[in-house]
Amino acid sequence: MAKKVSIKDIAKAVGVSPSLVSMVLNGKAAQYRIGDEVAKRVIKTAKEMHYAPNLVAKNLRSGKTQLVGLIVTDISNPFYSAIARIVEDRASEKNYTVLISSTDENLDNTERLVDVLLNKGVEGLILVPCDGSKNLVQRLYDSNFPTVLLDRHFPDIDLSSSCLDNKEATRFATEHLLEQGYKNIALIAYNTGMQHILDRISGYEETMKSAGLNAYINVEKVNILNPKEEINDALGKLINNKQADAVIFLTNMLATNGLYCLNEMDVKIPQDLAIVGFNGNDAFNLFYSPVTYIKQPLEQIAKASIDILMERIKSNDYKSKVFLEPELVIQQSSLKRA
Amino acid sequence: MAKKVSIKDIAKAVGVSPSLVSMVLNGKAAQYRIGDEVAKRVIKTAKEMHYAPNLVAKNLRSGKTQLVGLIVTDISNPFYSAIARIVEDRASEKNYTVLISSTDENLDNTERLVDVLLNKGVEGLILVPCDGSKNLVQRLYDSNFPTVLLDRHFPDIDLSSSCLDNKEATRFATEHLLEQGYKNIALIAYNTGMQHILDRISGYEETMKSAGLNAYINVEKVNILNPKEEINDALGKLINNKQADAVIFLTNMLATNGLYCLNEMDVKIPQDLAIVGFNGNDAFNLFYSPVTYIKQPLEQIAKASIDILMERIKSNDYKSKVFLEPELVIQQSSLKRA
DNA sequence: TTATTTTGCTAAATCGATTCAACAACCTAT
DNA sequence: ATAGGTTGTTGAATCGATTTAGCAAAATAA
Repeated sequence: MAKKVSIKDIAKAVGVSPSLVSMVLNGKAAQYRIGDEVAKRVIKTAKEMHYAPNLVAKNLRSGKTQLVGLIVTDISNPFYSAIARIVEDRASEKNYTVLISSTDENLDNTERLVDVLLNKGVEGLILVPCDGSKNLVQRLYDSNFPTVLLDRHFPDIDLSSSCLDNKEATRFATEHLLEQGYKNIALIAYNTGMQHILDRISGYEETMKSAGLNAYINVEKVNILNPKEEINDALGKLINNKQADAVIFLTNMLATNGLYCLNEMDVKIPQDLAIVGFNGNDAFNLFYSPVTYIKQPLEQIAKASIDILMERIKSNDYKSKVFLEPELVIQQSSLKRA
Repeated sequence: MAKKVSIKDIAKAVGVSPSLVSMVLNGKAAQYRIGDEVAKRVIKTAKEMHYAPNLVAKNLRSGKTQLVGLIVTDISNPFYSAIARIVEDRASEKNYTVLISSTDENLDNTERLVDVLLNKGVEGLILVPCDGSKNLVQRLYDSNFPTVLLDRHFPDIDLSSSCLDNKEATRFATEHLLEQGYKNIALIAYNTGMQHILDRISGYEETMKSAGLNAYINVEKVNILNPKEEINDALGKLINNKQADAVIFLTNMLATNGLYCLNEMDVKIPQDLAIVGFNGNDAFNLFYSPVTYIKQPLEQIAKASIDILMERIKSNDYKSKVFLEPELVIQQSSLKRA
């Protein structure tokens, strides 16, 4: 923690040239035919002087920064922070450092952050694209910059991605509710064009249709920026008109806020309404009627994203779109009514 | 996003020397008496060629990295990810980038991560010190490296820190429970020597003593690494022996796990037992008997940590230990029994 | 012995940007 | 006309590490 020791200092101390020191310390003594005697002295001295290479200089020389960017919508969202943890662990195993940024679902922020990170010299990017970012993603694709989309993807852009199989997710949930005898199953979704939400909606719709049931009227879409009030309205409508006997919430945030609303309305779960949430949390489990939810394979999604990125950084033409399988964790909130 | 344009490329394009380009692009045209004409052409060309400076080179030259480290116990813990978000936002306003790492409460990891981050050239460190890290912190202090402790501090090391006023926190909670008529108030704590836990314990003990009540026998300490089972045992003991009519959990994790246990034991809150938790979350609010909790001023704590660090990086002798005020959010779980 | 190869090491160039010293060219004063 | 000052620009050094070309000295071959 004192002033930094450089390769020159070691060279001076040992009485050799800086080049030789560099060669030895990079384990290339044999390759450059350095005498065993000298090599040993260099290593010993380096240790004694607590030498640590200046990574900035190393990076400048090599043109590599050992940096990757992770752009999520909000790192304080437990879903993304859990992913960040895994990505970070895995990246650091490979000697990479992760720069994390949050976009707040805002396109301008996203564009800015991509620029900032590229400027910082990241060698690759893991990106949760926000609504309206298709152009940006297309540009990223065109530029051939190593990029992996996380959690969300664009079906007609052939960029690597690591996402949940979203159709499957709501298919599982819908089938389960149908099995439990529910027929008027509603959906609380975001009012967005983002593919992952659209997929979740179609997983539901397709399942309803194959069961010969009408799905369409029951999809309630909520503004992504001011959801609380609108969730309340949507649920009120579904309850009061007795339109629905079950509701699937398409995100964790929608479900959690939904629970607050349902409590306030004094709706009994599952007697008055069965519910299925998205992404488990303690609140779901500790709710008086523990909430059935669609569980994302968090670890797999995170690992795939960073592994794909690492592979892509190594070989220019590597590409992989993966869709991981959800799991339905069945608890009381969606069970058959007594 | 194409191959990088360097200052040399611009120099060549304009027909001047790289030095001149550098001077102009750093806004030092006047200082170095560069001709207006040329300066304008340089700026125009730089824009046209989409010049972006190579930050690695800049950093090497300046010796500054514009990097700070944030070492927490676990970035996937919502408390720390919320803090990370705020620190990150604030740092990036000042053109700093935050490198985040997780120690898992492990000393070896902490030592390693400090080394890694120093190696990467961070200009300062925000650190959540784990149990047993006093030596490390002392070394950091002695080295005079810009460091701010977060969430936890050492009373006899005069290093900057940003923490909750932990004594006050449990004082509030204990006083509240006493007011509500509870007398046998127990504590579920970690079995640790860390100051923040000790402070929380003494806030409780002091309050109990001034009320003329015996506190000591009711502090149950749980192993930090395997808490679930031990929480269960501790609560079982307190309930079965009718030792306690109220429990304060000293961390969010203890409280959340406590709720699971109490549910399993079919203990009614607050009829059988009043409870107070630490750090709110949705589970507390959605619990059938919404949980009273000690709320930390997250934003203030986070802001103080990064602000202090920035100030310290600027001026070598700056130092500040702050203790932020907690707030007690009173809900049903701690109210007087009917 | 002379020629050739091997061994062990160093000097110099490089990565991209910054900054200081230096130097023309021109202008002004005496 | 000579000295001194201004203006506008460039070359070289530097940050710390890596790598290539090259050069002595020693070892081997002819």
